Amino acid sequence: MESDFLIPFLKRIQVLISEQVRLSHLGLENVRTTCGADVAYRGDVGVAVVVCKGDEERVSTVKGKVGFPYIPGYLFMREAPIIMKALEGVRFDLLLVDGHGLAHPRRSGIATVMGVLLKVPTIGIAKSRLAGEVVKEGDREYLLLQGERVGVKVGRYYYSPGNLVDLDDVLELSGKGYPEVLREADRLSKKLAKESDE
DNA sequence: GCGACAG
DNA sequence: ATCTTGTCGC
Repeated sequence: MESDFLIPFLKRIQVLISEQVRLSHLGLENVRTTCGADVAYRGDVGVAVVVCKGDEERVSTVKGKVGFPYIPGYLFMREAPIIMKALEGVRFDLLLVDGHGLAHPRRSGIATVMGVLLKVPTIGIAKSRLAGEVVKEGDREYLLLQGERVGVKVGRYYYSPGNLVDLDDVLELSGKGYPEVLREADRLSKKLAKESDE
């Protein structure tokens, strides 16, 4: 499909990024504004939507041709560019991304990549598993990767730290149900993608 | 080689 | 993710 040198190259970028992650405690009580980002498609045209709630409420949208295919493990190459464009000028304390954070083969999911590149707190929330094993511990299910807890599964969703947050922040967020900002970003992006050619 | 595989 | 109607079930 792709060249034989692109994937190895991207792998190195991911390893480098994962080494820059800081798992510090954010404390959701200090979060004034939370944003959720998602992307919907119409062929090769993507529509990125960022929905923010809290002190600063706003919606940002960017539509454009996406020049990279979806390759498991490399989602950031397809969606991070257009999402980051939609984030320009947007202020927030926490960014929620549709996809994984540390729960990735190289601890470098899209939430982690964006968190490190933008130097902002991020948490990844995915609808299915990519890496790690689900292990029950008491009343909850954790995602274990290389013997380390890299996330938690609540209902059909997987939550994992992206950057500048810790597992406690993720556990607290996961206990509040699927984030409204993500639900709205998902709904609006799909709506705009569908209308983009009708 | 075989199975797995975010959106 | 997207292509797609109705239908089974809580």
